[in-house]
Amino acid sequence: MSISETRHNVLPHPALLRAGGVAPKPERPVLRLLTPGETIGREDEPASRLYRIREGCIALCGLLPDGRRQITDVLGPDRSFGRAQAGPEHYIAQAMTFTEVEVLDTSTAPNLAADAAQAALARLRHHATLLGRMTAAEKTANALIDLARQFPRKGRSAGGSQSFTLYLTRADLADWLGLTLETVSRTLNRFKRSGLIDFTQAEIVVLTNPRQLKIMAAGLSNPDQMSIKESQKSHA
Amino acid sequence: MSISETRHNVLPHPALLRAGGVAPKPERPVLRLLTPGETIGREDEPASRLYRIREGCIALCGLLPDGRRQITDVLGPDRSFGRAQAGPEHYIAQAMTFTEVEVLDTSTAPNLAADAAQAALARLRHHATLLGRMTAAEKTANALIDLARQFPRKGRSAGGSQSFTLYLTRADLADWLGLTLETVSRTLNRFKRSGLIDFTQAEIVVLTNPRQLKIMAAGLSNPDQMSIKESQKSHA
DNA sequence: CGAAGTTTTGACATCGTTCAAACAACGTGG
DNA sequence: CCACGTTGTTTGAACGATGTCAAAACTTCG
Repeated sequence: MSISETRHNVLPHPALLRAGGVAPKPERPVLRLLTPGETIGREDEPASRLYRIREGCIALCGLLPDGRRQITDVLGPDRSFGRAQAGPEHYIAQAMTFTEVEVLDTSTAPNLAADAAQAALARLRHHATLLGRMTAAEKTANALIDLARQFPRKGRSAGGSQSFTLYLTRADLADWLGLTLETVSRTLNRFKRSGLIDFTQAEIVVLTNPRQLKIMAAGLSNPDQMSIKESQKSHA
Repeated sequence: MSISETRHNVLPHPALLRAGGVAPKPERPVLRLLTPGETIGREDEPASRLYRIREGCIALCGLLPDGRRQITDVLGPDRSFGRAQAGPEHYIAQAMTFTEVEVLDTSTAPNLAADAAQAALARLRHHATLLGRMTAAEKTANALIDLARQFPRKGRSAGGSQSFTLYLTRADLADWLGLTLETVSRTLNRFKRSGLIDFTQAEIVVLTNPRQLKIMAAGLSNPDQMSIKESQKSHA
């Protein structure tokens, strides 16, 4: 439940892999490179500021005074976010891997700001429904589908299966889904045993049965096959 | 968990209490009167539409295909909301009592729309943290404080106590807080026994100790005094 | 009074948490 | 190359906060 550090066995920063370690500037957008765990968009920055992710992964976190953390959204490439106006909690945006963001301003991109706000609202509403009314399995299925769409790996979608890069640790997933990291681990392995997903390395997950996963994510699955308890078969 | 009807022992519509049952039109805003349970802002309305509550109470609800309901926000007078852009769920705005809303348009009130979106985002982020990371007691304390601020009753704030009109049923509160109606009832009565709140009629609640309630809402209380289990005193 | 809706309360079940330990992957320094 | 520390993951056992089921007590209204 407490603040977890980001994965340490990190990948090299993609931007550094480019020519000479210098990021290219196509037009002349203001860019900013974040290392895993680094935060951005704090209260001391201008309220009109807006960020767009070019590469990497950002989590928006709410922090309770006693250390409990709630990740309210996970953003991948092309998603935008603004400076959070403070509520009761402390809010931060944290990089989950080496991340490159474009720094914009509401005044220079008014439409983008409005669209970003609308999109954020729609996602947040869905996430609230997930947090308040879904089981661990349903939550996990939703997370997998969302992440697969945001962080797809090319060339790996044969036979209806998709694969994606998982930048989040089990603890991060737990803080996103309102679960504990143990429950996330158990649910994920349960899915694996059921043939819904597959993973060997920590960073790469394959959705082997996205169809069933989507049914589960929508809350349409048989509750029996979803509980955490290992199915101690009741022999009919 | 399923869709509940709104309270039936309803109050007379405030607007109808005014001269001759005709609502006055100070400037000439477009008004709309809603009866309890009535919905507004569905997908068939223009996306640019915006509503502002003048009197009453509106709940924004997300519905899962199997009937599970998540109320994502509860709005009182002066709060605004727009048409929800559809996500995976079905979204509706539902009146919790006789409610009067002002019908606006994004184009005629651009600032209001942006402000409403920002406010909605901030509240929703906080609510996500509540749903994902708070106990039943913490959730309930937050709800009471929020409702007391939005639906205050005049003349009743002696000795640091406030009172408010509760338009929501236990089932509504449960769907807002991600709990069951039984848990809400137990928690509320526990607060009552602890001297934190008081209520006799269903519609009127008094915060007799808002200070302690706020501490609890922030998650700073001793977990011991918060569990649902009736405190079967461990005699020191 | 009877009907309908709502709230309260009790007994019990269970999903998810908590606590604990082992395992795995990776980087570092000797 | 290997022991070791660190971080993350998996798994088991037991517990407990909350859910589920059921019934009684209220409240309001016709």
